[in-house]
Amino acid sequence: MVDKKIQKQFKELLSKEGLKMTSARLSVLDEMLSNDEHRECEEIFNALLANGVKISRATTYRTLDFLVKYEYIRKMDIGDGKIRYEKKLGHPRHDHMICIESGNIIEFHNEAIETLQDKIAKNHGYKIVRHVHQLFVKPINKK
Amino acid sequence: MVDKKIQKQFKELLSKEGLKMTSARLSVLDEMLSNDEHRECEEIFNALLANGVKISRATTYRTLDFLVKYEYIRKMDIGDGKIRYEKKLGHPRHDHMICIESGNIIEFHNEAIETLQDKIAKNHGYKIVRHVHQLFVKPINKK
DNA sequence: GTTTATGCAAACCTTTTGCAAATTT
DNA sequence: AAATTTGCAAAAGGTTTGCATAAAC
Repeated sequence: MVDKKIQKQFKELLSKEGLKMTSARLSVLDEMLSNDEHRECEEIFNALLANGVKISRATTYRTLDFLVKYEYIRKMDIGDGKIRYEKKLGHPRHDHMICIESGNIIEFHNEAIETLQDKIAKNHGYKIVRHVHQLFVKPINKK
Repeated sequence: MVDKKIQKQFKELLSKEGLKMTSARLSVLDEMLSNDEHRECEEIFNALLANGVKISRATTYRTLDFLVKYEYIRKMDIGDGKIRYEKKLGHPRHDHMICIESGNIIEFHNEAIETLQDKIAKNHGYKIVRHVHQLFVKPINKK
Protein backbone atom coordinates (compact mmCIF):
# COMPACT_ATOMS: atom_id res chain seq x y z
CA MET A 1 0.00 0.00 0.00
CA VAL A 2 1.04 3.54 -0.75
CA ASP A 3 2.38 5.66 2.09
CA LYS A 4 -0.33 7.94 3.56
CA LYS A 5 1.68 11.08 2.85
CA ILE A 6 2.12 10.17 -0.80
CA GLN A 7 -1.53 9.23 -1.05
CA LYS A 8 -2.52 12.64 0.26
CA GLN A 9 -0.28 14.48 -2.19
CA PHE A 10 -1.67 12.34 -4.99
CA LYS A 11 -5.22 13.27 -4.06
CA GLU A 12 -4.30 16.96 -3.97
CA LEU A 13 -2.74 16.81 -7.43
CA LEU A 14 -5.87 15.14 -8.74
CA SER A 15 -8.19 17.69 -7.14
CA LYS A 16 -6.14 20.53 -8.53
CA GLU A 17 -7.10 19.22 -11.98
CA GLY A 18 -10.72 18.57 -11.09
CA LEU A 19 -10.06 14.85 -11.06
CA LYS A 20 -11.28 12.34 -8.54
CA MET A 21 -9.34 9.94 -6.39
CA THR A 22 -10.48 6.48 -7.35
CA SER A 23 -9.44 3.02 -6.32
CA ALA A 24 -8.22 2.31 -9.85
CA ARG A 25 -5.90 5.31 -9.80
CA LEU A 26 -4.60 4.45 -6.38
CA SER A 27 -3.96 0.85 -7.43
CA VAL A 28 -1.89 1.92 -10.43
CA LEU A 29 0.09 4.38 -8.32
CA ASP A 30 0.70 1.66 -5.75
CA GLU A 31 1.74 -0.85 -8.38
CA MET A 32 4.17 1.58 -9.97
CA LEU A 33 5.79 2.77 -6.76
CA SER A 34 6.35 -0.70 -5.40
CA ASN A 35 8.22 -2.05 -8.43
CA ASP A 36 11.55 -0.99 -9.90
CA GLU A 37 11.30 -2.82 -13.22
CA HIS A 38 10.93 -1.29 -16.65
CA ARG A 39 7.57 -2.62 -17.75
CA GLU A 40 5.14 -2.22 -20.62
CA CYS A 41 1.56 -1.13 -19.98
CA GLU A 42 0.42 -4.65 -20.73
CA GLU A 43 2.70 -6.09 -18.03
CA ILE A 44 1.54 -3.53 -15.52
CA PHE A 45 -2.07 -4.22 -16.42
CA ASN A 46 -1.52 -7.95 -15.96
CA ALA A 47 0.26 -7.43 -12.65
CA LEU A 48 -2.75 -5.47 -11.44
CA LEU A 49 -5.18 -8.18 -12.51
CA ALA A 50 -2.96 -10.79 -10.86
CA ASN A 51 -3.17 -8.81 -7.63
CA GLY A 52 -6.94 -8.94 -7.81
CA VAL A 53 -7.38 -5.32 -8.91
CA LYS A 54 -10.43 -4.87 -11.08
CA ILE A 55 -9.28 -2.51 -13.83
CA SER A 56 -9.32 -2.19 -17.60
CA ARG A 57 -6.48 -1.67 -20.01
CA ALA A 58 -7.92 1.73 -20.94
CA THR A 59 -7.85 2.96 -17.36
CA THR A 60 -4.33 1.65 -16.93
CA TYR A 61 -3.17 3.66 -19.95
CA ARG A 62 -5.03 6.74 -18.77
CA THR A 63 -3.61 6.54 -15.27
CA LEU A 64 -0.05 5.92 -16.45
CA ASP A 65 -0.31 9.13 -18.48
CA PHE A 66 -1.29 11.04 -15.37
CA LEU A 67 1.55 9.51 -13.37
CA VAL A 68 4.04 10.47 -16.08
CA LYS A 69 2.71 14.02 -16.14
CA TYR A 70 3.24 14.40 -12.40
CA GLU A 71 6.59 12.63 -12.45
CA TYR A 72 5.68 9.65 -10.32
CA ILE A 73 6.92 7.53 -13.18
CA ARG A 74 8.88 7.91 -16.40
CA LYS A 75 8.00 6.67 -19.87
CA MET A 76 10.90 5.12 -21.75
CA ASP A 77 11.33 3.97 -25.31
CA ILE A 78 14.35 1.92 -26.29
CA GLY A 79 13.21 1.74 -29.89
CA ASP A 80 12.08 -1.87 -29.90
CA GLY A 81 8.47 -0.95 -30.47
CA LYS A 82 7.59 -1.30 -26.80
CA ILE A 83 7.01 1.60 -24.49
CA ARG A 84 8.02 0.96 -20.91
CA TYR A 85 7.27 2.71 -17.66
CA GLU A 86 9.54 2.89 -14.64
CA LYS A 87 9.27 4.36 -11.17
CA LYS A 88 10.68 7.87 -10.99
CA LEU A 89 9.60 9.18 -7.58
CA GLY A 90 12.50 8.89 -5.18
CA HIS A 91 14.54 7.15 -7.84
CA PRO A 92 17.84 8.88 -8.72
CA ARG A 93 18.41 10.37 -12.18
CA HIS A 94 19.92 7.83 -14.50
CA ASP A 95 20.31 6.66 -18.06
CA HIS A 96 20.09 3.15 -19.47
CA MET A 97 22.47 0.50 -20.71
CA ILE A 98 20.60 -2.29 -22.49
CA CYS A 99 22.22 -5.69 -23.00
CA ILE A 100 21.29 -6.81 -26.51
CA GLU A 101 21.82 -10.44 -25.58
CA SER A 102 19.84 -10.73 -22.38
CA GLY A 103 17.54 -7.74 -22.71
CA ASN A 104 18.69 -6.66 -19.24
CA ILE A 105 18.40 -2.98 -18.50
CA ILE A 106 21.13 -1.51 -16.31
CA GLU A 107 20.93 2.02 -14.96
CA PHE A 108 23.91 4.38 -14.94
CA HIS A 109 24.63 8.00 -14.22
CA ASN A 110 27.65 10.07 -15.13
CA GLU A 111 28.01 13.67 -14.07
CA ALA A 112 30.83 14.44 -16.52
CA ILE A 113 28.62 13.44 -19.44
CA GLU A 114 25.81 15.62 -18.15
CA THR A 115 28.15 18.59 -17.93
CA LEU A 116 29.39 18.02 -21.48
CA GLN A 117 25.83 17.71 -22.75
CA ASP A 118 24.86 21.02 -21.15
CA LYS A 119 27.87 22.67 -22.75
CA ILE A 120 26.98 21.33 -26.19
CA ALA A 121 23.44 22.63 -25.95
CA LYS A 122 24.61 25.98 -24.65
CA ASN A 123 27.07 26.36 -27.51
CA HIS A 124 24.15 26.07 -29.89
CA GLY A 125 22.06 28.56 -27.98
CA TYR A 126 19.85 25.99 -26.29
CA LYS A 127 19.29 24.55 -22.88
CA ILE A 128 18.43 20.93 -22.21
CA VAL A 129 14.92 20.15 -21.05
CA ARG A 130 15.38 16.39 -20.97
CA HIS A 131 17.55 13.82 -22.63
CA VAL A 132 17.68 10.19 -23.67
CA HIS A 133 20.96 8.34 -23.41
CA GLN A 134 20.93 4.64 -24.10
CA LEU A 135 23.90 2.32 -24.54
CA PHE A 136 23.18 -0.93 -26.34
CA VAL A 137 25.86 -3.31 -25.16
CA LYS A 138 27.00 -6.89 -25.07
CA PRO A 139 29.21 -8.77 -22.62
CA ILE A 140 32.95 -8.22 -23.27
CA ASN A 141 33.93 -11.87 -23.23
CA LYS A 142 31.40 -12.86 -25.86
CA LYS A 143 32.30 -12.83 -29.57
CA MET B 1 20.81 9.82 -59.92
CA VAL B 2 23.03 7.61 -57.86
CA ASP B 3 26.75 7.54 -58.63
CA LYS B 4 27.68 4.58 -60.88
CA LYS B 5 30.18 3.24 -58.35
CA ILE B 6 27.59 3.23 -55.56
CA GLN B 7 25.03 1.69 -57.86
CA LYS B 8 27.43 -1.13 -58.67
CA GLN B 9 28.18 -1.81 -54.99
CA PHE B 10 24.46 -1.76 -54.28
CA LYS B 11 23.83 -4.34 -56.97
CA GLU B 12 26.59 -6.54 -55.59
CA LEU B 13 25.17 -6.41 -52.07
CA LEU B 14 21.79 -7.39 -53.44
CA SER B 15 23.19 -10.30 -55.48
CA LYS B 16 25.10 -11.54 -52.46
CA GLU B 17 21.70 -12.06 -50.80
CA GLY B 18 20.07 -13.51 -53.89
CA LEU B 19 18.11 -10.31 -54.35
CA LYS B 20 17.50 -8.49 -57.60
CA MET B 21 18.27 -4.92 -58.57
CA THR B 22 14.97 -3.30 -59.37
CA SER B 23 14.03 0.22 -60.33
CA ALA B 24 12.05 0.57 -57.11
CA ARG B 25 15.07 -0.29 -54.99
CA LEU B 26 17.29 2.05 -56.92
CA SER B 27 14.80 4.88 -56.62
CA VAL B 28 14.62 4.53 -52.85
CA LEU B 29 18.43 4.43 -52.59
CA ASP B 30 18.66 7.52 -54.77
CA GLU B 31 16.00 9.35 -52.77
CA MET B 32 17.75 8.55 -49.49
CA LEU B 33 21.26 9.46 -50.59
CA SER B 34 20.25 12.79 -52.06
CA ASN B 35 18.51 14.14 -48.97
CA ASP B 36 19.92 14.95 -45.54
CA GLU B 37 16.65 15.32 -43.68
CA HIS B 38 15.27 13.05 -40.98
CA ARG B 39 12.09 11.75 -42.58
CA GLU B 40 9.33 9.26 -41.87
CA CYS B 41 8.60 6.46 -44.31
CA GLU B 42 5.42 8.25 -45.32
CA GLU B 43 7.36 11.40 -46.25
CA ILE B 44 9.89 9.40 -48.22
CA PHE B 45 7.10 7.52 -49.96
CA ASN B 46 5.40 10.79 -50.86
CA ALA B 47 8.65 12.33 -52.10
CA LEU B 48 9.08 9.34 -54.40
CA LEU B 49 5.54 9.67 -55.75
CA ALA B 50 6.08 13.40 -56.24
CA ASN B 51 9.18 12.61 -58.29
CA GLY B 52 7.10 10.40 -60.52
CA VAL B 53 8.40 7.12 -59.11
CA LYS B 54 5.80 4.38 -59.29
CA ILE B 55 6.13 2.56 -55.98
CA SER B 56 3.98 1.33 -53.10
CA ARG B 57 4.24 2.01 -49.41
CA ALA B 58 5.00 -1.67 -48.81
CA THR B 59 7.98 -1.63 -51.13
CA THR B 60 9.22 1.59 -49.59
CA TYR B 61 9.16 0.00 -46.13
CA ARG B 62 10.83 -3.15 -47.44
CA THR B 63 13.59 -1.25 -49.21
CA LEU B 64 14.27 1.05 -46.26
CA ASP B 65 14.85 -2.07 -44.15
CA PHE B 66 17.45 -3.30 -46.62
CA LEU B 67 19.17 0.10 -46.70
CA VAL B 68 19.33 0.15 -42.90
CA LYS B 69 20.81 -3.34 -42.84
CA TYR B 70 23.59 -2.33 -45.20
CA GLU B 71 24.16 1.00 -43.49
CA TYR B 72 23.19 3.26 -46.36
CA ILE B 73 20.75 4.87 -43.96
CA ARG B 74 19.98 4.91 -40.26
CA LYS B 75 16.65 4.43 -38.51
CA MET B 76 15.98 6.86 -35.67
CA ASP B 77 13.29 7.09 -33.05
CA ILE B 78 12.96 10.22 -30.91
CA GLY B 79 10.06 8.73 -28.99
CA ASP B 80 7.30 10.78 -30.55
CA GLY B 81 5.71 7.75 -32.14
CA LYS B 82 7.29 8.44 -35.51
CA ILE B 83 10.21 6.48 -36.91
CA ARG B 84 12.53 8.50 -39.09
CA TYR B 85 15.23 7.56 -41.56
CA GLU B 86 18.34 9.57 -42.36
CA LYS B 87 21.23 9.19 -44.75
CA LYS B 88 24.20 7.44 -43.18
CA LEU B 89 26.56 6.69 -46.08
CA GLY B 90 29.32 9.27 -46.11
CA HIS B 91 27.66 11.10 -43.27
CA PRO B 92 29.81 11.49 -40.14
CA ARG B 93 28.85 9.81 -36.86
CA HIS B 94 26.64 12.03 -34.79
CA ASP B 95 23.91 12.26 -32.19
CA HIS B 96 20.83 14.45 -32.13
CA MET B 97 19.65 17.54 -30.39
CA ILE B 98 15.92 18.10 -30.90
CA CYS B 99 14.36 21.53 -30.36
CA ILE B 100 11.04 20.95 -28.61
CA GLU B 101 9.69 24.27 -29.87
CA SER B 102 10.50 24.08 -33.56
CA GLY B 103 10.97 20.35 -33.98
CA ASN B 104 14.32 21.09 -35.59
CA ILE B 105 16.87 18.32 -35.41
CA ILE B 106 20.50 19.40 -34.98
CA GLU B 107 23.37 16.94 -35.23
CA PHE B 108 26.29 16.94 -32.81
CA HIS B 109 29.29 14.82 -32.03
CA ASN B 110 31.49 14.79 -28.95
CA GLU B 111 34.48 12.54 -28.63
CA ALA B 112 34.84 13.02 -24.87
CA ILE B 113 31.31 11.73 -24.31
CA GLU B 114 32.00 8.70 -26.50
CA THR B 115 35.10 7.92 -24.44
CA LEU B 116 33.19 8.22 -21.18
CA GLN B 117 30.42 5.98 -22.54
CA ASP B 118 32.90 3.31 -23.50
CA LYS B 119 34.42 3.47 -20.03
CA ILE B 120 31.04 3.08 -18.35
CA ALA B 121 30.18 0.03 -20.41
CA LYS B 122 33.60 -1.48 -19.81
CA ASN B 123 33.28 -0.99 -16.07
CA HIS B 124 30.15 -3.10 -16.18
CA GLY B 125 31.81 -5.80 -18.28
CA TYR B 126 30.19 -4.75 -21.53
CA LYS B 127 31.17 -3.16 -24.79
CA ILE B 128 28.96 -0.76 -26.71
CA VAL B 129 27.44 -2.00 -29.93
CA ARG B 130 25.47 1.16 -30.66
CA HIS B 131 23.97 4.00 -28.71
CA VAL B 132 21.21 6.58 -28.75
CA HIS B 133 21.92 10.02 -27.37
CA GLN B 134 19.26 12.66 -27.80
CA LEU B 135 19.08 16.08 -26.20
CA PHE B 136 15.64 17.66 -26.11
CA VAL B 137 16.28 21.38 -25.91
CA LYS B 138 14.77 24.82 -26.15
CA PRO B 139 16.27 28.19 -27.08
CA ILE B 140 18.10 29.85 -24.14
CA ASN B 141 16.38 33.22 -24.42
CA LYS B 142 12.88 31.75 -24.24
CA LYS B 143 11.13 31.31 -20.87
C1' DG C 1 -27.51 15.13 -7.36
C1' DT C 2 -23.61 16.53 -10.27
C1' DT C 3 -19.65 15.54 -12.17
C1' DT C 4 -16.00 12.72 -13.43
C1' DA C 5 -14.23 7.88 -14.16
C1' DT C 6 -14.65 3.48 -15.97
C1' DG C 7 -15.13 -0.49 -19.13
C1' DC C 8 -16.10 -1.99 -23.41
C1' DA C 9 -15.50 -2.31 -28.08
C1' DA C 10 -14.66 0.24 -31.97
C1' DA C 11 -11.45 3.29 -34.15
C1' DC C 12 -6.81 4.59 -35.12
C1' DC C 13 -2.32 4.62 -37.21
C1' DT C 14 1.72 2.80 -38.60
C1' DT C 15 3.95 -1.28 -40.08
C1' DT C 16 3.82 -6.03 -41.73
C1' DT C 17 2.13 -9.86 -44.43
C1' DG C 18 -0.07 -13.24 -47.96
C1' DC C 19 -0.76 -13.82 -52.44
C1' DA C 20 -1.47 -13.34 -57.48
C1' DA C 21 0.57 -10.66 -61.10
C1' DA C 22 4.69 -8.37 -62.86
C1' DT C 23 9.67 -7.90 -63.35
C1' DT C 24 14.45 -9.41 -63.29
C1' DT C 25 18.09 -12.52 -64.19
C1' DA D 1 11.86 -20.21 -67.86
C1' DA D 2 12.76 -19.82 -63.02
C1' DA D 3 13.09 -16.91 -59.36
C1' DT D 4 12.27 -12.86 -56.87
C1' DT D 5 9.61 -8.48 -56.37
C1' DT D 6 5.72 -5.79 -56.39
C1' DG D 7 1.14 -3.81 -55.21
C1' DC D 8 -2.88 -4.46 -53.04
C1' DA D 9 -5.68 -4.95 -49.33
C1' DA D 10 -6.12 -7.31 -45.23
C1' DA D 11 -3.97 -8.23 -40.75
C1' DA D 12 -1.51 -6.99 -36.95
C1' DG D 13 -0.22 -4.67 -32.72
C1' DG D 14 -0.32 -1.23 -29.51
C1' DT D 15 -2.79 2.89 -28.03
C1' DT D 16 -6.73 6.04 -28.01
C1' DT D 17 -11.55 7.29 -28.07
C1' DG D 18 -16.86 7.64 -27.68
C1' DC D 19 -20.36 6.54 -25.03
C1' DA D 20 -23.50 4.51 -21.65
C1' DT D 21 -23.05 3.02 -16.89
C1' DA D 22 -20.80 3.31 -12.37
C1' DA D 23 -18.43 5.68 -8.77
C1' DA D 24 -16.81 9.79 -6.29
C1' DC D 25 -17.60 14.16 -4.46
